[in-house]
Amino acid sequence: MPEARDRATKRKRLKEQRETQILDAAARVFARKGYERATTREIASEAGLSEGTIYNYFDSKRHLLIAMAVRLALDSLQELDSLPPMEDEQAHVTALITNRFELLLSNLDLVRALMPQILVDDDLRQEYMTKVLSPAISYLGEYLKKREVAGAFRKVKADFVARAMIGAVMSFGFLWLQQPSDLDERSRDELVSEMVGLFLDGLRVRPSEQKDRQS
Amino acid sequence: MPEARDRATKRKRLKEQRETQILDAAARVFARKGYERATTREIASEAGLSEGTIYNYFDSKRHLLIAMAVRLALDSLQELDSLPPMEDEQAHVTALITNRFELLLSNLDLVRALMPQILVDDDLRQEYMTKVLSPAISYLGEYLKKREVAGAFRKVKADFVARAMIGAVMSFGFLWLQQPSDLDERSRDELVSEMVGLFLDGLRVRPSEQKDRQS
Amino acid sequence: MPEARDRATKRKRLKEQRETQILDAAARVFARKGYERATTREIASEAGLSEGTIYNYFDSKRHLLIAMAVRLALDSLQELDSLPPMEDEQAHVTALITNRFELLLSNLDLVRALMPQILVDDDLRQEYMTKVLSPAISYLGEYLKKREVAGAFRKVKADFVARAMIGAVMSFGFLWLQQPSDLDERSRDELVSEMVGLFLDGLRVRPSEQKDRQS
Amino acid sequence: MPEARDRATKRKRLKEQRETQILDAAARVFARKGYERATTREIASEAGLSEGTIYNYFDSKRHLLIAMAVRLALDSLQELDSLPPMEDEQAHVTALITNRFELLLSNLDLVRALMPQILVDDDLRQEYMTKVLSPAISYLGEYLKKREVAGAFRKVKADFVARAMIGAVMSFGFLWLQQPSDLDERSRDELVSEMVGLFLDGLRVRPSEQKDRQS
DNA sequence: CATGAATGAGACTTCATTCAT
DNA sequence: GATGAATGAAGTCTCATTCAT
Repeated sequence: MPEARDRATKRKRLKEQRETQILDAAARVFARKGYERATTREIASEAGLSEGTIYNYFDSKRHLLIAMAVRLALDSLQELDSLPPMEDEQAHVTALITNRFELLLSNLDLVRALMPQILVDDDLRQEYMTKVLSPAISYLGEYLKKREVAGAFRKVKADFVARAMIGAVMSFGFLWLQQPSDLDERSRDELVSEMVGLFLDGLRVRPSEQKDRQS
Repeated sequence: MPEARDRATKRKRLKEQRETQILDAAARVFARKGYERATTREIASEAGLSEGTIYNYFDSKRHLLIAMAVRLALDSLQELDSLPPMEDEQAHVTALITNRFELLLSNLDLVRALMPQILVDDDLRQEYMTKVLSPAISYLGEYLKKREVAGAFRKVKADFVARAMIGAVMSFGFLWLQQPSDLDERSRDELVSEMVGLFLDGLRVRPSEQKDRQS
Repeated sequence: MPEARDRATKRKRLKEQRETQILDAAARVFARKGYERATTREIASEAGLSEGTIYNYFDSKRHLLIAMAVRLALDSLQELDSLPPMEDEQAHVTALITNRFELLLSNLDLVRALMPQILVDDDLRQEYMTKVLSPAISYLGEYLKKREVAGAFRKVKADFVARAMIGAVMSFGFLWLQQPSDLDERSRDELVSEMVGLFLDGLRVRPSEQKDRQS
Repeated sequence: MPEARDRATKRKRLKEQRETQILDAAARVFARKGYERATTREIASEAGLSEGTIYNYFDSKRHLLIAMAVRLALDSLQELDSLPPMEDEQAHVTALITNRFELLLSNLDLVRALMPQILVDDDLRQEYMTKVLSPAISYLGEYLKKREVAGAFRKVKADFVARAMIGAVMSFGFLWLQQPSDLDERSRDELVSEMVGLFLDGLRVRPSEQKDRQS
């Protein structure tokens, strides 16, 4: 019965398409209005569907948000494996930060929709912490420890420092949330390299460099 | 008529007391439920007053939030002048970070009440940006530039780096928001010194230190 | 064209079968949830069909209920003719009551589905009154009058008494509606004979019997 | 502080008055439309209040119904003690039936509102059974047993017969539900006496009477 | 000044019904 | 004939705000 299978496949595809359509619309409206002040009516109209249809695909307004958290979690875990070798700290950290910035920028609507509610909704925060934030912190913490053992990095409290680094990166997201990315390619690179410099070498002028200057 | 003045003073004091009473209650309820899901009824009951009374002191529920932003702004500007001399970078940055942490921890309810709504409410965010965040970034940026000129710090994009540092510090606030301060005095000091180390010296082992190690 | 007729017959049978299938499912769901809280979706799933299909056989959800009333009406009129001779009042009334109890018990789902809505839906009640209740009352009223004329029964307001008797019988249905028939064969017989005794002889001890007792 | 007490009393009275006002309106609307098809909007308008106000006094639409059940339960228990002596069976049973008829007629809206939903709502039915129906059946059953022991009534299954009698009486309520009480005082008396006759003496002509007739 | 009863707009969600496939 | 996705009207309930007492 290839026909039957065809129909089933088609139906499934249609379903996924609708879900995406609704989720995209919801992300935009949530991003504009915030979760609470967004109305299902506006989401429906943004999606070009009727309100009832939304409820054929999602159980409740809140489930729209949860689905977004899942989406973001999936996106956040990709590509962490195809990074430059960790022996080259400069390249590795640069890639890491770039990758996080890209995650942020390419999911800006999603993040803007999610973030405020994460601060308020316990379950949602749980989801975000375990699926998005904790993995990132873990990865970075492990990396710090390995490079320390290899003698490349100083001895630090890896979890504190990892959190601080991620917080620093994400705080730019906080800024972008409000001024939609007036950041061109070039200045983003500058930003990344500045951050890498900060994290790897700190602010203080090194004694050797000091000598160079003084001479 | 000293009597009249007394009465006026008394009245004013009473008014301020009521406002504080209401604002404290509101901060707690907003912190628990989030702005949208908090009800004026619950705030009134938390304050031990009736709903009507709230409206004798504040124009609307939203004005409660705005008043909180003002409160936080006032707090945030205090004591930035009584810092250790900037020539001692270690001490100065340590004091800076400690000061921000303390601001965060002593206003946790306020921050928790405010933060989600700042991401969503444009006016409120404006207020927060100009009164709280920008001053901090400006101060830090200026400091970085001065120390660079003095030859103590490397040449960096001061505004980028300032933002990153503040983001790093505040990201711990984000954590504390959900696990009310299980952070004892001692580990907070550790945290601060770890951050200072990160910002001043970076992660990379310095050549001189490397030699020490190798020997 | 016998073929054509065959096909037509077959089609008709299929149609009736589908209608029964749907009506049975609807009766069960209505019995469980009540008419208003039953959904066409649940009825469809209970019938193993899709929602759309229901509307190929019935005009609306409400028509399902009407069809049930018709079914009940048809059932209720059967067998009233094959009763024992009315000269034997004991046997006749026993048969009458037994017959009503059986109607009730064998249509319990139907009755449970119908009854609440009959109290609320005017058209439906009309249907029920004219097709089910009134015939029963009429029959019983006629019977009472005939036996009165024959000198077997006292002179009573036949319509009042008929209603009361039917109400008494049906009130047990009301009980069974909620405790699905924990009534075994034996106690049902007892119940019937108790009712017959009540209606024929009343509660009061007869003077003759009194004498028997006293002696 | 008599003033304060006054105000509290006044407020309480106002509250009770509002509750009655709302409950009366709800009873009428439920009686007209049935519970499910009645809307809170219509109830509010019938009560001359806004929808919101209803929810200041009752938690939900369903709680309106529950409050009605409570009202009916309270009414139903009154006056059962001030009946004629049970030695005079004729008078006692007459008073009993009259009392039930009056309960029915004076709460017709309430009953009409409640009855359909009782068949459908499990909790509500529980309430009705324990608070209204069971006490009545118990009382009547006890009475039958006592009179049997006293030699006035035949030996019957008291619970069966009690239920049947109550069912018979209530079935008239069922009729009245739809044709609002076209029953004048006089025919109600007739009805009662007919019922009393049926229950006490049954239908069958008594041998002694038969003789009278024949003679 | 404080109170809290009343308001009414508006939100989320359900579900009978239709119709293209 | 069967399907089930889409519809959209309608309903219950919440809550910030007002105002008479």
